[in-house]
Amino acid sequence: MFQLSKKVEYGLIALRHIAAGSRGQIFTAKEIADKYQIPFELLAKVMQKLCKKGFVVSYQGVHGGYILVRDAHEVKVSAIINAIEEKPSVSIIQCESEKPESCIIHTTCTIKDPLVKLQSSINKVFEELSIMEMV
Amino acid sequence: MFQLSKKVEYGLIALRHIAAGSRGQIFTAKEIADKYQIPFELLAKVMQKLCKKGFVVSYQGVHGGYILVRDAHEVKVSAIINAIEEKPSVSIIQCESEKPESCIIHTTCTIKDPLVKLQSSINKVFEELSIMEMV
DNA sequence: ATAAATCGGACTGTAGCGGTCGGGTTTCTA
DNA sequence: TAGAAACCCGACCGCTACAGTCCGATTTAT
Ligand code: SF4
Ligand code: SF4
Repeated sequence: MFQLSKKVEYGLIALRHIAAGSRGQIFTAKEIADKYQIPFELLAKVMQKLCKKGFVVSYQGVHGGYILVRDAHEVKVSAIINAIEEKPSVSIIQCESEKPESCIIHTTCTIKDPLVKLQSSINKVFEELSIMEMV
Repeated sequence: MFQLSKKVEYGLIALRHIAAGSRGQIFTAKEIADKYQIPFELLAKVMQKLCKKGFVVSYQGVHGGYILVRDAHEVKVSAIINAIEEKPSVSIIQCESEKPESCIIHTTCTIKDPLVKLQSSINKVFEELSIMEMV
């Protein structure tokens, strides 16, 4: 529990790699997968999602690949996580990430309030780290 | 991902409940389970673990139950989590919570160092909240 | 025409988690 | 002394989420 999913880690690695290149440089999923020994198919999926969420732009065809869209300084880890996992996944408690009623004891729960505060502290941590600070 | 396990939540609720009572007061797993609509069997397991880890003392027999051992101010959420989940589970990355080799790409990983720093920030958050602050 | 790349859905195997069950031990009390 | 009430402990089960794979389609440079 509490571990980043592999998808997220692969996404971070890939974005960091792209951010480390020269501005506007294009990278293919294959070369990144090879370099870091990441399963190619899986990384491809992640890149597609990052593309749909607007972190990278994709080019199809022979010399296709991905380039970074935004300034790497502005790309925060929290945004990447939430892009790859669909639900607001940096959430410590399910009554926040899903509907409150999803937890059978949400009416009698006494720990929700303190945990929500704790949550916001954690959010800050993830929002402070940008992809650029990882190169 | 990132969600506290139910066991941990139930443990927190139970400890908070005990801490809210008068000093040295004894509580049974059953009454706590009833009060918060927690599955009894599961809570029992959690309490047993908290007992073995020295957070509470158990008394068997008809009027048995659990009482708090330490001063509630000193019982931190991080300690509770690590007691209930055996592995150091407040860990964002598996190469820290388990052996480094457990991650197939640990030799080529470029995000480990920044994530470790992020990790220590998160640890602080969990170490700052004590059970007493939740009553 | 071919090859190299993205796209996208379907599929699978596994491990972890939430929850349950059954049987045991201890201790109070009627 | 019997029974009830509590803790103790291991085994078990069903489900879901996750990691990873596969296949086929589309785009585009050469
Ligand atoms: S137990 Fe409390 S905090 Fe956890 S999900 Fe349910 S309501 Fe939210
Ligand atoms: S990907 Fe990197 S950070 Fe994540 S577990 Fe493997 S080595 Fe650690």
